[in-house]
Amino acid sequence: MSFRDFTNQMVSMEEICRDLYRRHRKSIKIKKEEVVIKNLVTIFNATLELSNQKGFHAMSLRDLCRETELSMGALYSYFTSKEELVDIIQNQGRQVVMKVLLEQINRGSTPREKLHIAISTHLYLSEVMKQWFYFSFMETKNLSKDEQRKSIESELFTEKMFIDILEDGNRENCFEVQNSVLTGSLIKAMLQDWYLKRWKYSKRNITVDEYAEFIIRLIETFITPSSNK
Amino acid sequence: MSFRDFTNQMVSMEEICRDLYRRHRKSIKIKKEEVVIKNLVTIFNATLELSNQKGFHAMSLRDLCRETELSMGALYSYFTSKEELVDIIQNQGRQVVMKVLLEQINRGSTPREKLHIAISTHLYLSEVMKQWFYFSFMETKNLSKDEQRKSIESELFTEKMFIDILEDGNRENCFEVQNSVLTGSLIKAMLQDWYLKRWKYSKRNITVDEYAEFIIRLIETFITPSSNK
DNA sequence: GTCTATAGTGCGATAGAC
DNA sequence: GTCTATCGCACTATAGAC
Repeated sequence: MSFRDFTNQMVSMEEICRDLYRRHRKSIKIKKEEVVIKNLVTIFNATLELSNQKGFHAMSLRDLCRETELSMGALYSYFTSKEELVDIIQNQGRQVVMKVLLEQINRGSTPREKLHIAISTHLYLSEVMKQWFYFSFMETKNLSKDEQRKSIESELFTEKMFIDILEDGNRENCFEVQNSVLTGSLIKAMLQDWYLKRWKYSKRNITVDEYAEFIIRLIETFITPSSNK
Repeated sequence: MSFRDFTNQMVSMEEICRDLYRRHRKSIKIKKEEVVIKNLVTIFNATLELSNQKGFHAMSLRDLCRETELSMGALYSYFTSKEELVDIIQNQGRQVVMKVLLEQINRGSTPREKLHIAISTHLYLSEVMKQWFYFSFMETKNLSKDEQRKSIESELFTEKMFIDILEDGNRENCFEVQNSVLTGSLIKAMLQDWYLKRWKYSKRNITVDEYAEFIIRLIETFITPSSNK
C-alpha cells in the first residue's frame, strides 16, 4: 500500500473526536454532539500546534483561547484541567496508532510482508498524525507518573511488534537476525527520525514512500540470509 | 579506542567551565575564578538535571536555588536571565562536541577508519555528556530564533561529516553508497536513539561499545561493495 | 559574594451573568 | 453553551542589606 492509498482509508480527526466523546460523555458538560465534535477538533489541533511550537507547559490557556476563538470558560467545558487535556490527547492518539498498526500487520502473511507493512504503516501514521507523534514524544516527560508509564509501555509494545516479526522470520528461515532486540530498537529509531526531524526531510523533498523504501532496503540487506543473496 | 580509553582523555566539566569563564569574564560579576568555576559547575549540572526531569521552562529558578543551594541573587551573578542560562549551556556544549569530534576523526586515515571513529566518538560523547545531549535536543524549540538556527546548523554540520566520509569512501571504492544523504541521516538517527532512549538501553544492560559495534556492523553490511564480501 | 524582601507580571481555575 | 470578571498563586528579576 502506498501513502496515497493509506490516507484515503485513514480515519479523520472528526471520527477520532466522535469516538472520544462517545466514550467520555459523562465528563464533558456540553450535550449537543455536533457542537462538541467541532470544538474538540479545534481544541486538539490548536493544542498540538501551539505545543509543538513552544511546548505544552509554555502554552498558556490564554494562548489556546486566542487560537481556538473560545473563551476560558468555554474551554473548561471540554476538560477539567490543563493536565487532563494533555492526557486525553496522548491516550486517544496511542489508541488510534495501536489499532491501525495491528489491523494492517495482520494483513501480511509472511514475516517479510509483515515487516514491510509494519515499517510503512508506522511511517504513514506518523506522516498523517505528525503533530501528534511529535507532541507525544516531546511531552511524555511532563506527564504524571502514571501516564508516563503508559507511554513507555506503548513504546515497548510497538518495539516488541518488530522484534516478534524478526524472530518469526528467524524461525521460518527467511531472516537471519542475530540480535532481534537491538535490530528492532534501531528500526524504531529510524522510524522516529521521520517525525522528529520532519523539517529536514521536507526541505530535501524526500517523500514518505522513498523513506520507507530506503529503510526497508537497509534492514533487508542486514537480515537476509547470505544464501538468499 | 574503547569507551574506557575515551573517558580517560575526555575533558572534565571543570575544564569546560573554566574555558567558558575565561571567554566570558566580562559578563560575569564574580571575580574569584575558583568561586566562579565551582558555582558554574553546580549550576549547569543542576540545570541539566532539573530540565531533563521536567523541562527547562517548567524548572523554576526556585527549583534551581534549592538544587544548587544558592540564593536567587547569587544565581543572577552568573547569568543575566533564565534565557541566557539555556543559551550558554547549548553553545558551550556544542563547541565541546564539535572540537572532540573533529579531533578524533582526523586521527583516521581511511574512510572506513574515519566512519568507525565518527560513530564511536559520537556515541562516547553522548554517553559522557548524556544529560547535555538530551537537554540540547529537547530544548532547541524553546530557544530564540537565532539560537534555534545555530542548533540546526550544528545538526546539519555533524550530519555532513558523515555524508562526506561516505562519499570519500565511494570515490576510493571502499564503499558503495547509493544515497549518502539518506544513509548519513539514518546513522545520525541511530546515534540519537542512544541518548534519547537511554533508559531502554540501560535496562537491557547494553553497553555503549556493544551499541557502537552493532551500528557499525549494520552500516558496513549496507555500504560494503558486494565484490568485497 | 551572597543574602532576603519585594515589585510586577501572568498563570490556571472558577463563579455567575447572559 | 459561552462569556467576562476576578481570585489566589507562582513566576522572573532586582534592589539593597550584610
